[in-house]
Formats: sequence, structure tokens, C-alpha cells
Amino acid sequence: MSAPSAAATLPFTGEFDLELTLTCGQVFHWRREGDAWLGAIGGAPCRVEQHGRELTVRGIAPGKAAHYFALDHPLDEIYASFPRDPAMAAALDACRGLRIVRQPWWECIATFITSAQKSVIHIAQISHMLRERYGARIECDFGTLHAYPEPAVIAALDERDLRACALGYRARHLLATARAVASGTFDLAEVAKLDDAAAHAALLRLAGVGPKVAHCALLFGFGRLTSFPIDVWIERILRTLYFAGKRRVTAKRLREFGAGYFGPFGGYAQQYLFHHARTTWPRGGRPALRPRRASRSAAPGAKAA
DNA sequence: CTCCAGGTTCCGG
DNA sequence: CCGGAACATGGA
Repeated sequence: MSAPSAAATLPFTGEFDLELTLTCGQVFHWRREGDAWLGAIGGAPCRVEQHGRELTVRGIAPGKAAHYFALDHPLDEIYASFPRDPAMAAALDACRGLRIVRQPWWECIATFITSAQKSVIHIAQISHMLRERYGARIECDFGTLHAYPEPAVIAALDERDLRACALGYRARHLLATARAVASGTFDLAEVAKLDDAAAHAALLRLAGVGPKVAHCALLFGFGRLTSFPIDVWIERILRTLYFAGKRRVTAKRLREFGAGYFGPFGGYAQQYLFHHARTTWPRGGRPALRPRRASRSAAPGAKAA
């Protein structure tokens, strides 16, 4: 029952960079096929393609795609809210058009539980393996996709099944959280009703969800754009660029700084800083002493409005 | 081989 | 509240 899907054009105001949005480390299952990107949005298939300001989607209702890609986020206002400092300016310059998408709650939480101490590419491998083995198959005219496995499906598995997906010690956490959600002991819809602080506190009750993963879930799943996840990269960035020379900067201090300095859209600022550093700093992490000047500065402006 | 990866949990000061 | 150790696995 896969009728050829019609292509729809998604209008958007401001800037949008599809590739950046899908490869910046907020979501891990999209795959490139030629000029297009294929991925499931919840249980719906999506094929999306961008050529400049022309954004076309197939397989899913245009409105749902627009919501997922957060084409309504006011990027101009968001950028204007960023602090004006050299590090932020460089990150913004490198990441214009990156949007924080609205991931389904469960798959966002589950994915970030599996992300602990894993590289971005490995997180993607785990996500694909879980989807292919246990997720619902989605047949469509541009191929076969896989939804993220429902809580009840994972809840019914054995821990060894999950370890076979390269989850390591995270298997126990994902299993326990899946069971809590599947049984109704933990209600994600209730979390969505809470304010940021209460929602964060509630998520901490889930196995494998600590402060960082809870912030990722709030930012990438629940649309709480102020959430400021602090991972190893952000910690390096803050210590190196914002607390240079200061010794014994406590984790608490970094949290407070991150939650305040970057403003009401701190989550956006965080993602821009994260992606910029991760793609320009050497692995293991310090900025190049002589930051390589952007050799070609023409590209970013070309597709921008 | 060693080091590191979008951390969390548990345990002693 | 803070610092350390254990926890799995694969890529660079």
C-alpha cells in the first residue's frame, strides 16, 4: 500500500540548512541518498531535499515535516538573542540555518540514553541497528525505512538482545527506562506539561538519564530551547573560551554560566558552539593555536536569504 | 596498543 | 557538594 507520494514544497522564512540540521549531532538516523535525505519522522516516511530556498518533501504531510524541522523557529530573533562575543560569533557564522528539530519524545530520550560516552557515528550505528531489528518497517515508494522501536517492544526484550546492538552497559539503562515508560509508571506526556526545571527533575528519575541527557531530551525532544546540555565538548569550550586562565572552575559554576549567559535560546547557542568546535577542533580538543581562516567564505551566504 | 567518545551511577570524604 | 572509579565498545 505504498502509493507514489506527491512532492510538496515547504515554505520557510529566514534561513535553513537541511544538511547541517541533520548532521550536527542532534539526531542520528537520517541517511543521504544523492541530493536527498531519507528518514522516519516518528512512524512516517520522509524524503527531503533542499536546493537553496527550495525545500521539497515526500511521504509525509507537509505540515508534519514543517513542524519536525521547526521551520517556525524565529531564527532572526534567536540569533539576535545570542551574546556578542568572538566564540559565539564564529559559531553562528559557521552554523547559520541549523535548526533544532522537534524529535518524538521517546526516541529522543532513548537515543540519548544510548549516547553516553559514544561518538556521534557510533550513536548512529546503534540507532540504525535498533531500528532495523526492532522498529516498525515503513515501506514507501522511495525505499524501506524503520521507525524507532516503541517502548513496549524494547521493554519485552532481554538485556542481551540490546547488548547485541553494541549498547554495552547502556543496555540496562535503556531496558529499565523502556519498561518504566511502557508500563505507564513514567508518563512522558506529563513531563511535557511541566515547566523546564520540573521537567528536568522528572526526567532524572529515568535510568540512564542524568543532567546532560535530560537537557538533550528537553532541547531536542520537548522543544525547551533554553536547555543547555553540558557534555565534554561544551565543557572544553566553556573552560577554554569563556574561562580562559581561570583555575578550579567548578561544574556548578559552568552550569550556572551556561544557563544564564547564553540567554533564552541557550540551547541553540549550545548546539552552534558544539557543532562548530566538534568540526573544527582536533579530536581530544583544543582550538587550533592559529585558527584556520575560512578559506572560502562564499558558500554560507549563497544559500542564505 | 593507547586514547577517546554528546555520561550515569555509586561510593567515600 | 565534590572527586574518583566502574561501566562496554569501536574508531582513530
